[in-house]
Amino acid sequence: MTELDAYSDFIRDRVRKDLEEGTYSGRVQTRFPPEPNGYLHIGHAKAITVDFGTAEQFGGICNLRLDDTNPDTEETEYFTSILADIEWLGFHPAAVLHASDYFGQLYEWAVHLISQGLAYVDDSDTETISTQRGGFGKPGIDSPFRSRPIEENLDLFARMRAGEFPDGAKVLRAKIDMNHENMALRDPVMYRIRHSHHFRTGDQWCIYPTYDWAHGQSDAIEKVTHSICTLEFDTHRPLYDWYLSKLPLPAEKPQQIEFARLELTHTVTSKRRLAKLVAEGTVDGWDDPRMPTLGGLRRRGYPAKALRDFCIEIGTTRTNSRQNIEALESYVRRELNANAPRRMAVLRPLRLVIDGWPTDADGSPVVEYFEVANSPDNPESGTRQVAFTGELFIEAEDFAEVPPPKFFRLSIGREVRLRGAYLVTATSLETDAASNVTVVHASYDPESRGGDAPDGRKVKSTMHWVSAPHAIDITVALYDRLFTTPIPGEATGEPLDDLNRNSRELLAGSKAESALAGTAPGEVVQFERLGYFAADGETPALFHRTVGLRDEWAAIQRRLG
RNA sequence: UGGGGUAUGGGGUAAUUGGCAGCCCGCCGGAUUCUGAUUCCGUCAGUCUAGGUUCGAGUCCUAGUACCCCAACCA
Repeated sequence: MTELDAYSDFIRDRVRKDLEEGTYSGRVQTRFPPEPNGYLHIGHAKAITVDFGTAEQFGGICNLRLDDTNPDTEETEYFTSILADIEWLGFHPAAVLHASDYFGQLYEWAVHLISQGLAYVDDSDTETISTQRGGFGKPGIDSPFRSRPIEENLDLFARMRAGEFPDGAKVLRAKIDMNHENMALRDPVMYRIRHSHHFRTGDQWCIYPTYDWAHGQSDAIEKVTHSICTLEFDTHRPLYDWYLSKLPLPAEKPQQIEFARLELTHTVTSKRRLAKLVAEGTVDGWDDPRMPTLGGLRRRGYPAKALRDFCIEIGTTRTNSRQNIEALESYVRRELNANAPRRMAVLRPLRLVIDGWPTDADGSPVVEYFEVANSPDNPESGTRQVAFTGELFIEAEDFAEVPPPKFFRLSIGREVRLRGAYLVTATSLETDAASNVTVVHASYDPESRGGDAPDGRKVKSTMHWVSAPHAIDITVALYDRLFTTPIPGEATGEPLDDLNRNSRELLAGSKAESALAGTAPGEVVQFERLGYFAADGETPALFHRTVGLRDEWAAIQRRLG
């Protein structure tokens, strides 16, 4: 069990140090700052756990801040799902804030920088600016507009805001150093003109701040102490600090800390690729159980706690790495094993007839009811009644006409236990024209009622089963891993075609014990010997495989070759 | 090409700051088991390379090597 309180890493060490030195008067405040332009995925779960978890550990607060500085890509729909996903994960923002709420303050600060001679309006187009910026090891050159007088910059910037210029005609740039070895400091753009409708501010603005100009300032406005982000912003930190140092701000300034993002094997988190899967109809939507989105994982049956524990266990470092999906799955199994009730279901039914099964006075087969534990390891989970008769379904792969070595389950002449019911021995079989086994006949030991023989003899296998007359029909969606593809090298550059290859196998005609009819949508159950399955939100008759039992995955891997 | 960052078993991640290289996942073996699961026990296996300082180096010094990030009016 992972304990957040005891957990330590370089970020928490930093916070502890600040606390000891009184850097922020004992305050700890973080923020989770997604751009509302897509759905949250497994990678965000780590960022959320780090941001919220760090604040939580030190008694601080963490806000959700929507980084909505680009009106062209952002929508309300995304905002709603982001908040829902965070809360599902088990974290609760102290406040829900928006960078767009600070557009006014940001504008004033931009005017401040201009008046200090630290920012200027540039009429160059994107391409020119890019060219003039130079390259790695090659110095940039000053824009001809760099030396524009302060008064003119002030006037031009006001007119930019007033909407006098078309998109792209002008930008506001910070005046730093066109020869700086760090490209981020070669006069970065602060504002661009976009006559676009913003989902929150509407048409109030036609100039929008860039990430660099908005982020640190938003942190300062909110009094964030530790602004935790991913490694690719590392080279932006000097710029983050530069802006803060030039503004009239209190001494306690936020600090940016970077860590490595989460990468998983067998998993694609590229927004572009996931969007393509949705657009092409390869998956049913963003919350398709095959998707690595938080919505998809939730529907797939991944418990939020498993995700949290996993994110804590893998730690936060500055080392780029890729986690094995098995590690995540182990947390999912651990959580589900403790909480998911067990039921019997047969994925690929094979008829098992018990010869000599007694009949009632009216000639109909006797029906017996067995009391079966909902979760054998947890007595508090209670029991249920399961019907048993002489006509049953067993798993087709639990019978072998010619048992291979180490096959412990049913074959002719071998005795096995039907879980919770009787010991049975296969006696003969029926086949169709193609020699496929259609029915297995068996005898049973009436003395073994409940599953144990009075003489104490042991059987090597216990099998799950379903009473044929009592069975309910279910449809089961089997998945290989999130995206199981034997991806060569598992580089992030695997072709999209590989993702389309397998993913899901829909099994109609599966049979389940009647208790399964009461499974609530979203609930996860453990099918004996098969794995964990989540009832679908729309139809309780459909179950998605969450993860298989260990050996089941081995079988899948074998099947895939 | 310049700058920044990172290297610890098969995959991750710790190491009181110079003092027995620990933990998780996985693999393999064994015990228990009315799930070939779970649980329990055990095994295998590591400090990027080459030098140096030191009684002692994952940690300090020198020189290399590999990988990641940066030249959007994206974030």
